[in-house]
Amino acid sequence: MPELPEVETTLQAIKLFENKTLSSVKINNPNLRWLVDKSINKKISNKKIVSIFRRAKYLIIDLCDHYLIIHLGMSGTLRIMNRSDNYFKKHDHAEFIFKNKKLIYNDPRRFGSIHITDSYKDHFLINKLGPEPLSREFSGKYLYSVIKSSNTNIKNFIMNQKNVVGIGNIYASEILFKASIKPTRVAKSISMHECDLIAKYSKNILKRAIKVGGTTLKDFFSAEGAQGYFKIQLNVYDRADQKCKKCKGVIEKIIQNQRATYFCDACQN
DNA sequence: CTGAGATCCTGTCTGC
DNA sequence: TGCAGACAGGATCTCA
Repeated sequence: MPELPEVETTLQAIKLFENKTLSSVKINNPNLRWLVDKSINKKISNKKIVSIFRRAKYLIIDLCDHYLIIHLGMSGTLRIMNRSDNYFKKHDHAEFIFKNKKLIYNDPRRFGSIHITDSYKDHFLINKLGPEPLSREFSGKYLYSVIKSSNTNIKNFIMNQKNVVGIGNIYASEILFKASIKPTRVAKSISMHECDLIAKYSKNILKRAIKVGGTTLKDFFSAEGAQGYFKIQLNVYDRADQKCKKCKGVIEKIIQNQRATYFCDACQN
């Protein structure tokens, strides 16, 4: 489901569990993308949460001597409930229970995962990730240095989490539209100036999306279930055959690496 | 090593 | 309305 802004929005909502003690963990269905460690409850129940943060699209919960890593996959959500609430939704696979509240992991497609580890930085999901798009490290200069040796198309390149994290299928199309770069271009043909544009608009678009509550998604809701979240204005994604907002062109939809790509053939070069 | 395609899974929407 | 088929926000894996 979520790209970086949606994960960031979820993070902000669940930060209220910082400095709280996790009473217990209940796994209703361990068959996620990876099997959930059977000893998870033993390892982290009655532990105090030191901090909660985000790396790429992963939420990381620091429990002092263990880290909980949560990925929402394509369809995962977290929601906060009162501990006494006893209604369930289909696909509520895990429950993190606190004194007064509980945090529920729901994921229909089960492409997400929950891991427990001693050292998150060494974890196989984390240790090969590229730079954060909103960090100083992610610049046109950095991009240009890694892009030169890549023969894949530029859209696939910026979605590859080894090159830069957090950019998913929606924002990849949006970023390339803003940068006026055709998504089918071979990565190594991208110029230094174009790398600057990609870096600039990645930051710009992701920041704006975070500001409005991080939702491009039809079924995305904040962990508090709060209303009033605005949809970010999409320029190309899901706008096939509609008018380009920049020029008089028409938005096209193509399939790249089995994913839908949207772009304007007239103003993206 | 790289890059392309298949794959995991359920829900929703479209067209016949 | 029923049902088959396409498609969906991710990312790993398998194979050439």
